[in-house]
Amino acid sequence: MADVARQAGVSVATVSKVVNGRYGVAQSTLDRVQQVISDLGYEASLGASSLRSHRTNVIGILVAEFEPFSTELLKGASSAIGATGYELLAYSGGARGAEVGWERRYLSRLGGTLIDGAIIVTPTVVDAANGIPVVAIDPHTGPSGSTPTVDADNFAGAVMATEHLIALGHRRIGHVGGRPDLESARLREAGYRSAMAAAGLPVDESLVVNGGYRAETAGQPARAMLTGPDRPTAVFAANDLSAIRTVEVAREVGLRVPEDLSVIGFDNVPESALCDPPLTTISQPLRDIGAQALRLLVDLLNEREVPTHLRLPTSLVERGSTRRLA
Amino acid sequence: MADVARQAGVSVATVSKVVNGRYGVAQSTLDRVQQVISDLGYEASLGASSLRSHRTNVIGILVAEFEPFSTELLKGASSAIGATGYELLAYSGGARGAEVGWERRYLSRLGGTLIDGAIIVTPTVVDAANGIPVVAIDPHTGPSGSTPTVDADNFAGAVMATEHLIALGHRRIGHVGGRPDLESARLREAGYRSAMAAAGLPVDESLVVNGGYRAETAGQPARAMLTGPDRPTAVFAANDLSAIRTVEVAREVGLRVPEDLSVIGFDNVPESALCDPPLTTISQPLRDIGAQALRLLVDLLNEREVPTHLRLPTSLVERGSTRRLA
DNA sequence: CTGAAAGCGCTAACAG
DNA sequence: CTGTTAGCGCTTTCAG
Repeated sequence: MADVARQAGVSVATVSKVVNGRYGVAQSTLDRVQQVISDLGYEASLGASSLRSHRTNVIGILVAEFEPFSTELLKGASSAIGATGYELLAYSGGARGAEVGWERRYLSRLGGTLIDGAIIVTPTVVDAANGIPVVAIDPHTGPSGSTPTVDADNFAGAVMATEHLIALGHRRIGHVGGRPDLESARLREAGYRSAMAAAGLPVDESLVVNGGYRAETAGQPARAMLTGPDRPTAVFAANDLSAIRTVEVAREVGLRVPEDLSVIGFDNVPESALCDPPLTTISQPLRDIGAQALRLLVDLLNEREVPTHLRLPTSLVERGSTRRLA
Repeated sequence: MADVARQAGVSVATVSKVVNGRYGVAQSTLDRVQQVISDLGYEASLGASSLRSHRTNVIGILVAEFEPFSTELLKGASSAIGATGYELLAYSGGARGAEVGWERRYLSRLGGTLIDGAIIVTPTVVDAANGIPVVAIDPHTGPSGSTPTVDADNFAGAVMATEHLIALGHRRIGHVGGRPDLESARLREAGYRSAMAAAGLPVDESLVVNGGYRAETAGQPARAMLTGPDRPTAVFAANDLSAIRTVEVAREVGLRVPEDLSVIGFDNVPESALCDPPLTTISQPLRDIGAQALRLLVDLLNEREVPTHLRLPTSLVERGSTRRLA
């Protein structure tokens, strides 16, 4: 900025006014400074300007990791940013995202200055006590407190998944659950149990295992379930990643999918359509969720009233991993 | 930080030393300060610290927009960040990403302070004259100058796509091109022409149109081609988005895909498998590209020697949108 | 209308 | 070992 000021023969203060479109600059000065700015390709440093002004027009999206789930949300938010005038800054702390409370750390790291507001994706805790407006997507504790929340209807989706398997004639239906400390996983298991009960089917507790939502953690429990004395004919996995892993395990133990075992997932991440066979799953409108969260946050930043909780519907996507019980 | 200092009974300078692990702090002081830090949940502001120290351990990924292409790269970079100790900051300027030279602006906005190095995705220009180390992915001008570049073999991929159609018996093969100002689009068209020539097939220039790489811009030219006097039996589209749009247009004008028209895309973004029919396409190893770019940048930051250009292979993915000419 | 000066939160000499 | 001081690049009073 000093360079610009020198070359335009003005002070940095004046350059700052031009850059920020403040009133009180003569037209001739304005033109001259703007010319120099474009000649030099000058752009204000986000770090420095935010430090002083506490307004950046940047919205942060804080994620533990860039994986299929969070990047779908990102696409949705990006498409909704349109003419809002905000820019998007997605942040992931690499290996540190594994630690509990990462969202609070990222928030204080970026929040004081760099970003005006934040969307936090599947945070473990949501204590709104951070200076800036925050919207949570699918928080682990469920919607609570004063932080607006966007999520999908996990319970209804799980009911839908289980009913689909039941409608195909399955009776022995297993469940590869998610992380039990997460609200979404609890709701999905509850939906499974509710649908089973509604159909008058008993739940064999040896067929309900903890898959931890990840491919690495789902393999062992899935194997145990599928090699047990009385294996299920169908499995509802709590998310697509563990469903895909379950299909792999089934194959490893000599079961064909869907001939010998039907598998249904949850989320409908793009990867679920790419595997073999393509996965039947429950679709969460991830892009919509991202877009809605962004709109909510923008409203919040404009000090408009916003709903405290948005719950979007899920739907069944039938592909090749489920079939009627022979 | 002032709060921490006060509560621990030390100066902010000492707190800074503790936070940054500098030598010269008594163990007792260190313990006390660290206790207060974790009590208060303090985390240094990225903006402020970077302003002063010019070292942040943050790598920036600069994209025009978060869409399927760039988010795949993001997943790759995220998976490669592992134990490097760096964090990832992906930046997109919303609507401003459409302007030419966006990458230079983002770079000066973030580069001076916030990020130690940057990966720029499909930049329009690559003038390495920005303070920080930069790696380019698929730059519009092709690899050039001193900026290390990672891309896929666009020419070979286009040859492969065209040969696939030829092998299926097609003779009248159209090409929905990308943006002619982009190197990748030029190479893909060149590959198409080369494969046609090698097979002794003439190129009907009315069958080579400019689709601009986007769904919105590809529709009209695709329609013109398909409703012309002597329509092609197969189309090679320069990327998946325009291929998908071409399939839609075909359907609108009464052509069935693949029965009446074969369509092949390029990129293999996840969306290409999700459409109906699933798209046959040329796969770019997008995640690999992202991961390699990150490794290159880390090497650069560690002042190691790096190759100036990494070209990754493409491959054919056969799905449902192409078939043998009846 | 313009510029001098103060200060955002932090780090880096340096002095004690 | 610890605190004082200066200043990163910018914005913001406020006086000229």
